[in-house]
Amino acid sequence: MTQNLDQENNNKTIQYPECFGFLSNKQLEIVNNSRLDIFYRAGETICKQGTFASHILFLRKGLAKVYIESKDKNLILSIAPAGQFIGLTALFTDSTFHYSAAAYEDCEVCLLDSNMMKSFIFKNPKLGADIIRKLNESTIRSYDRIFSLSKKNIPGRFSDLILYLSEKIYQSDSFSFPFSRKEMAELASMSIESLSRVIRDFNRDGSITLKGKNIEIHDKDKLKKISLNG
Amino acid sequence: MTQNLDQENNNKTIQYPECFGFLSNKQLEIVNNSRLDIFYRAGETICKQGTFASHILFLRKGLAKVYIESKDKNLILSIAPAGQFIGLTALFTDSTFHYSAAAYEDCEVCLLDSNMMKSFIFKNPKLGADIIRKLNESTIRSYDRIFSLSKKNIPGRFSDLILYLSEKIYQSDSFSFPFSRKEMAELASMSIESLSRVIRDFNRDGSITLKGKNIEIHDKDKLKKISLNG
DNA sequence: CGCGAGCTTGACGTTGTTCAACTAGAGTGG
DNA sequence: CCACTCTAGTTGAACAACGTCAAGCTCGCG
Repeated sequence: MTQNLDQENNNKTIQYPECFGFLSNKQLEIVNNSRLDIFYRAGETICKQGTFASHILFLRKGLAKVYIESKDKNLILSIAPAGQFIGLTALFTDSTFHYSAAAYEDCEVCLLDSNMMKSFIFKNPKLGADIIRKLNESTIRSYDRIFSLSKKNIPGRFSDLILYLSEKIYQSDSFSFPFSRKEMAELASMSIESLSRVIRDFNRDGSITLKGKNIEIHDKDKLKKISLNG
Repeated sequence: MTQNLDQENNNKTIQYPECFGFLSNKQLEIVNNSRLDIFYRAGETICKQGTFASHILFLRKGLAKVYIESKDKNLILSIAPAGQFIGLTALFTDSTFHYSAAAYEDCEVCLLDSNMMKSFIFKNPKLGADIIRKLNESTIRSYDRIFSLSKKNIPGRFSDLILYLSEKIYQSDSFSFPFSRKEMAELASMSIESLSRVIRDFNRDGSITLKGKNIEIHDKDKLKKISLNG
């Protein structure tokens, strides 16, 4: 049961966003008194695109997907591990969620009142600066994604996905993931069948061993090379 | 000379970012004393991906492209009209430019010291909030782009580009643009030949008239419909 | 043992790129 | 003013990449 082991590795609970270290004791008290902790089972919807974002979400535990819904097609924007905010794009814009989020695994989510967050940013520029940093980092990742999508073909996109999971989400060369082939395919923007074929090819040439929902990366340099030249 | 007329429309010079309205008189004085105004001719590079971002750029006049360079392939991230910041992603991250920018038309750029900007954000939370707003809006546009790239085929991507230019850049249904077919193709992430064909088709069915570097949109609803269903 | 969902595989069709030929227009020199 | 050239743009045909369809497989579960 590697899967359970790995999931336990990710099962640590994160009390607060690290940037709340910039808050005063009094502000932390406000957070403690007003915050709502909600538990979501795997598969449940955490927030819904287009609805009013009365709260910003902080993922204390679990793994979620952030995705855009449109008519028939869904686009998975990113995978949110514990410790990440969800819904920051609602801040100082139109106060709605610009994406939906759903739990991959059981999740513990801390709801932080949007107006409270705004007022903290006004009173506490360090917090604002840190949020700017977060937004910028996510923007930079978006740019990578745009590049990947528009310039790389299937092996390159698949490599990008594997490297992203390995480096950003699981911090390991060997991990188990909770998503189906369908969701993996969406993550790499390809059909389920193409995903299946690229997995087969990569298995064959020995750069990875991916069976079921477990993966071991054997030749990361090769993946990086494939990622580079498309 | 429609081209000249349209370019004159866009030729207004913007003194300061509107968010500098949040600065105190003293801070504005600091800006005035330290700022550098640089003039770039069409085609010149304004900032170079990977270099140290000692300054954040504010485009006071002209039109620029923001793009990512990689080995052989370039990706145009966005078109920056007068009034836009360039290089905000360097703030509170690794202080380097994450993209290059080049002038499409002659440009007037105001160089704002990064450390000054940071200190203003610390002292002036409203400025920080406004920058968060800007970053969020650009993030939302990135998401649209990712969706467009991963879910839409050529007519849809072309429609998206035309609508983007019409609504976000030129605010008109009839405008002239300074970029070549090659750059248009990059903007819509397709080959030059595919672009040529989709232009021919759209011209034929009457939804637009695009000749040379001038375009008139006749049936915006049709473009929106094509954009929607890919 | 049989069922069904998720996954895999091959055959085929569609979409879009590449290659190559061609055209139009702008600049150049005689 | 006319050939010449050069570049940007267009067009058609071949080809590659990828998605779709349909069939078969696997494995957990009743």
